[in-house]
Amino acid sequence: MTPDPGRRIPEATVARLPLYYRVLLESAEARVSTISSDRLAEMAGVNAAKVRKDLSYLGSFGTRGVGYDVDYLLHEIARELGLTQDWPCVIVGVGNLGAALANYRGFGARGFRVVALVDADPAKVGQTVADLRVEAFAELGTVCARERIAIGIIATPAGAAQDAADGLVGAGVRSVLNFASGVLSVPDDVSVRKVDLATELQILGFYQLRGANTALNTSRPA
Amino acid sequence: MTPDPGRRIPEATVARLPLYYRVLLESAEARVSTISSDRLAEMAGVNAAKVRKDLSYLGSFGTRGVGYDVDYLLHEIARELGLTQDWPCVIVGVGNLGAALANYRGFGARGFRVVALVDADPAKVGQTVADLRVEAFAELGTVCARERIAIGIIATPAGAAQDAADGLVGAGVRSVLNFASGVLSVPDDVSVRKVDLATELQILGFYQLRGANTALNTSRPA
DNA sequence: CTGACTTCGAGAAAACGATCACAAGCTCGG
DNA sequence: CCGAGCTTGTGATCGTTTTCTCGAAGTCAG
Repeated sequence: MTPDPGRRIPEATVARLPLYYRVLLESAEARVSTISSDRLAEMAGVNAAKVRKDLSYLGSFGTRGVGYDVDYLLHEIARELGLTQDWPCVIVGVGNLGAALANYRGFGARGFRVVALVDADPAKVGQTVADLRVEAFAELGTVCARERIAIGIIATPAGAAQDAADGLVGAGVRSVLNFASGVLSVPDDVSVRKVDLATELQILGFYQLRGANTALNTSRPA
Repeated sequence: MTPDPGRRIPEATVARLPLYYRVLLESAEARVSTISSDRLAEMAGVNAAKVRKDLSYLGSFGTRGVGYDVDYLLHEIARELGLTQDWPCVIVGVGNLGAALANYRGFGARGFRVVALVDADPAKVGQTVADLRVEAFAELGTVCARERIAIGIIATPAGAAQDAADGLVGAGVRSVLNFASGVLSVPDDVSVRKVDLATELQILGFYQLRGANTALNTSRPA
């Protein structure tokens, strides 16, 4: 047992931390200073025991008989998720989706800022989208180094996604968010998360055929 | 319609079916007529035992010593996911994201067609986006009935998401794909899947802080 | 037809995650 | 200071998912 230093947090818990964070933000804005696991669970749409178990992986932040201090908990979760830091992002592929992502407000909400755009289409290079100049895909390495890119966002057509991923990995990027369909192959030390519209719709299709219901959560581990 | 008698398919498996479907489509296009669980697993980025277990929930479609017939398997998965049917979708909220989704090709890939757009902003109503006329949010009920909407896609700001959901549910829609952040509350018989950029980035942030890696899959049950 | 080889299907075990249940620890009124 | 009333933190339990393993069932060369 490694109680403190090697504190391993289960994937399922990590996937829920952003949810708790959002709920706590709402509470903080409503001038709530203390919140119970019960209330937090209700607002997050999960079960209270799960909330307590999840938070206990971060440490013992609650006060028995009282609940959790909202501000303190916010701070702790933010620290755990790295929201206290700045993560410069690059979007690869400035089509419909890429442009929409670049313009998306509340995106850079906490620490995540889109600082560069890259596209393989020479016609797009030089254009300005969301106050950023689109640069050539060939410059990806240079751009990543210059901007100290931490996260690459792939918004290319499916066919170009692997090239995009290879470029990012080659440029030293170790976290990738992939909006293109299809599977990316990357080295073991690179994290990839996939967001796929078609997949989600197909899952809905399955449950629509049956009578059942799905959970409210899409933040699944893998 | 009776989906099938006792066969219950685990959520985790359902979430992977779209992945297998895509991989099989690629194989079919490459004129591959038969595929082993090993090869399929490699292409999908999962483990072979998992592939076999998953497919076994659908039935015994493989041939020992040979593998699976690509076309047959495609057909069976398509049937299970309801891809053989037509699912008319409405997008609620035609901002940056909503418009990008409406224009997204390969979206309506198999059976999922965006047939209506709705927005609460009077200035947007009447505009044409992706060959569709934007209609008033107040007309949502009428629109859903007229177009026999099966799936509602919420692309509104966070503050309007619950209203959008209520409107959809009130109009009889039982499957919702939510791009807005925050938790939706809906009746038990309604399926909701959430796609949240901020959540995904925050999860990447967590693993970036540590040295670890995440799985390639984002299609998590709940 | 036979034997070597391949691959599926499924039972069993292991890992993981969700939930239960309750002792421990806190606050507050009197 | 004490006892009643909350709420956390966590060991125990249960269900789900993943992985392991191997017999069964097929192909194919000769």
